[in-house]
Amino acid sequence: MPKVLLPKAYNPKDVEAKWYERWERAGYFYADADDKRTPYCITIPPPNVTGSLHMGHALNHTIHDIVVRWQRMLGKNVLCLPGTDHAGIATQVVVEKELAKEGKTRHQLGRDEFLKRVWEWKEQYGGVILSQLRKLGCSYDWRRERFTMDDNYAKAVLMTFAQLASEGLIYRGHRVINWCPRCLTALSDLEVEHETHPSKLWFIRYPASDGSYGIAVATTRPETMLGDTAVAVHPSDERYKHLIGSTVILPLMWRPIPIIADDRVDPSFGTGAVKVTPAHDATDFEIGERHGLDKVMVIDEFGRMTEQAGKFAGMDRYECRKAVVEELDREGLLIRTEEYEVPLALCYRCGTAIEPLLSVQWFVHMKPLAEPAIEVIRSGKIKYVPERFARMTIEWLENIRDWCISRQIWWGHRIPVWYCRDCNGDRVREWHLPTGEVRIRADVDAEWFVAIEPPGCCPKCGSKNIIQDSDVLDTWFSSAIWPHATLGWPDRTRELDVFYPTDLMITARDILYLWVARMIMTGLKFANDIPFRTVYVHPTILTREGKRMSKSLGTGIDPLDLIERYGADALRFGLIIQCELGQDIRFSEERLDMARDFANKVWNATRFVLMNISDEALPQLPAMPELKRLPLTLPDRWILSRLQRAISSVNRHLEECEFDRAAKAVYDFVWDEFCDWYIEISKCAISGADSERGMIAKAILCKVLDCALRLLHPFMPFVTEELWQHLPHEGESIMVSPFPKVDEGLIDVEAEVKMDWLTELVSAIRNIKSEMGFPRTPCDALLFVSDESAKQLIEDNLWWIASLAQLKGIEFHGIEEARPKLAASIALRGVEVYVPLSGVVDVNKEVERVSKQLAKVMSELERVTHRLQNERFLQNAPSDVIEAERAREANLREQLERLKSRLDMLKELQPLA
RNA sequence: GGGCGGUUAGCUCAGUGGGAGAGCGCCUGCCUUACAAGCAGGAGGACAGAGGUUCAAAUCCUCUACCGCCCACCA
Repeated sequence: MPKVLLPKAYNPKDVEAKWYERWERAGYFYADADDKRTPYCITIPPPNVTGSLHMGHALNHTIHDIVVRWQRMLGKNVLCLPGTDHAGIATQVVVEKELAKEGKTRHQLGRDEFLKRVWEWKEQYGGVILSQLRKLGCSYDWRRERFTMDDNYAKAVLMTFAQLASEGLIYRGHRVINWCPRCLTALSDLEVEHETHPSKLWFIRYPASDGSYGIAVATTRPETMLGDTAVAVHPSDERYKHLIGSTVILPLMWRPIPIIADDRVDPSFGTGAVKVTPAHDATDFEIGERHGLDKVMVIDEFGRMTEQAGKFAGMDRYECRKAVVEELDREGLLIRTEEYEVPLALCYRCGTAIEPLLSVQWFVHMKPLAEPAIEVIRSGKIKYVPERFARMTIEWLENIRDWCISRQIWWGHRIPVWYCRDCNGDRVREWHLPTGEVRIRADVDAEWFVAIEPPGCCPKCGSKNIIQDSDVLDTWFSSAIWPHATLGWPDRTRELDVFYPTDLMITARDILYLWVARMIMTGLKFANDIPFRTVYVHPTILTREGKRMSKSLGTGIDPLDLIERYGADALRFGLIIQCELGQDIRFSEERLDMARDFANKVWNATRFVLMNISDEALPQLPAMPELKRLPLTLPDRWILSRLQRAISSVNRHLEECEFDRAAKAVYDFVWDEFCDWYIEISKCAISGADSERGMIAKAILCKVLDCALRLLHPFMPFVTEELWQHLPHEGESIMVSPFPKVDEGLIDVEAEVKMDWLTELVSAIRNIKSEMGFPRTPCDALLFVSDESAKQLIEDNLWWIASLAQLKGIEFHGIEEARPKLAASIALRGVEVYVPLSGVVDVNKEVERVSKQLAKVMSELERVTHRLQNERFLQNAPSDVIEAERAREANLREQLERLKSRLDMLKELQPLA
């Protein structure tokens, strides 16, 4: 092998782009539906086409790629299918802003022209995030990239709508929905965010029609009173019972409205009487339905007061609020105001206050879809990790409400519904907005028909005078079919046969209902099976202060910046090591330092190995299972055994989605065991006289490192590939090499126990030397051993112990022999070490050190003794625990005796010092 | 209002019935030919508070406080 000199420090920039390109070119990311190996499939949560990578994505896709690389190395036929979401409102807003720079509005362009612009924008700028995922190292099948507006996908969306409609699961409803006055569209309940906002509670008197006091109501939205059509009280409220059925006069509008009784009213809130505005409040709407009340719209789609608002017509809703309150005050009908925190509903896209508005919208009847979904979650057919999210989802599904799926925007899947104008007369009208936009307004009882391709005429009367609904579908309606639609549904494809149901859904918590639950419902309905077997809900990344990361608040961190500074491997590893099950992450950049240091550690461990094997012909390396037939030393047996433990631990944790633990297991093995001990010991073997021992050490260094790199590869793909390529290896890339499997035959408990004892011995000697201020040079030591086997073990391993503990000239003595006086000492189970003090070192210091140990041992002994004197402990504790306590007591007692006599001895010397 | 998390070393977090741990930071000594992004050694914690269960509690139960999240039609 040619001598290869790696640079002293790892530089991610030298390798990341290079390897990513080679992997992709080699086709390692691609899955083949005809591949006969066990399939493994994940469809990624499609990011918004307008999106760019944030920390949440970085974590989400680090997890994706770890799982995918791991599964691929396990020998499965792995498909990870990427793509983007057309993100209706978000994308439309982005393109409108672009237009605004040219001084244009989308209305000036018109619908078709605008949509052309959106597509142009998408082709040019969309999906930046996918290239950012490549920088992270994501090994996805880019040939299969999908977009929720692709032709095939769009067809699947419309088919879904058509089928639901044909089964009567889609209907048009006239009810109060969430309306965003800025986006000018309806929103579903899940697209609304709730906040509280300091405001007031206004108490208003509605005088009785007979001139008496009437009734007082409390409201947070006085402007809506203009549309009141009743006042409601609780039927059993004694205060108001006599008023039920009477009439009050609605102030400012001066029209009579009834006082009605309804259970919905909470007698303890405000005055116990509530004004009812059926057109502008969902609860009031229901009350109105029950009591046959008129629904008076006083606020329009723009948030302005309508003609129905009388003299307030044309005012903005907030302006009107002020005016109404002033007027009430002048009329003497404003009783008082209280400071009050009002719950506020906001548009999740633009933050504008939602206006509950009465309108005709499209809804999906959810109950029939939810029931099978509840069943598969409850039965465990779909598993949630952590499990508590299953309970939460079931609860949400059990209380599910119908889904408003129509949106009054342009960018999206246009609802495949047509109206015949001849059949409908003026039940179908054009609504001309001041912007110039024309929308179709069809009454709730208008006749409609579904047509996926533009129909030539009305199927009923044959008229060509037909018109398509102007609304588009909720973006989440199209993403709800993502797993099966991306695999080819509604066509019966090979992909669907092989890869559906998919294996894992890796997602953030905030789209559990918005997206995940809906995929389960549509998957069961249309693909006849669950969409995925397991839902893994990963943590949310918070700032160090525990606040949400947000671009607008300036608390976000750019993952690309972190890749630039630390490298992709370090970002991945630093994130994953913080990724505990069910526990949010307060992001700490120190973990990236840790990860970067680790990458460098692995780099240098490999440099060490390469330096030692490059200048000579290493004999043919035996395969891992054959290694144990060689004359192995104790450290050889130990590191092979510890490697098996690490392999087992990594695999087990990955299976359980305990990614942090899996990463930690590799980290600890590589750093604490392989580097800190085995490499150091191997130096002794290599430079020693025994050439066979050195040769075996080199072989083991190679084998163990190779395994460690493969174990680490899913976490740190780039650096492991680069290093693996420099080592002797089989195959063309580490990413298609087999993931390490445990070889039970290499687990060696005896070697582990012995090495534990010896490393403890070495550490104890180092402690003495460091604490006592010995020079770093090797010194003499006297070892008093309790038995022959202990002595033998130390002697057999002296070849490395001496070096690691910096000792020369070791004398063995029996445990009964006299100890030297002027020496520093330490006692372990079965051995006492004495390091003679030269004149330079301070005896007082040793007294101090021994006293400290003594104190520690004494307090511990006290606890143990106390426990062993406790009758009830002896009666109730399991015997192995008692046994262990007894052994511990004996050990501590022995140590105590030695430390005491040691201290006495030193104190005699003290005057000399 | 309902539900779910969390509170352990200066910081970020492991540890879920029997001897308090990691990384970073801090202190001491080392440029030991893999690595100063390193090596060796060390200091540092009444495990949020109160009660209970148990021979034994950071760990199980109850309550309280504080922080965070989700759901909900108290105007």
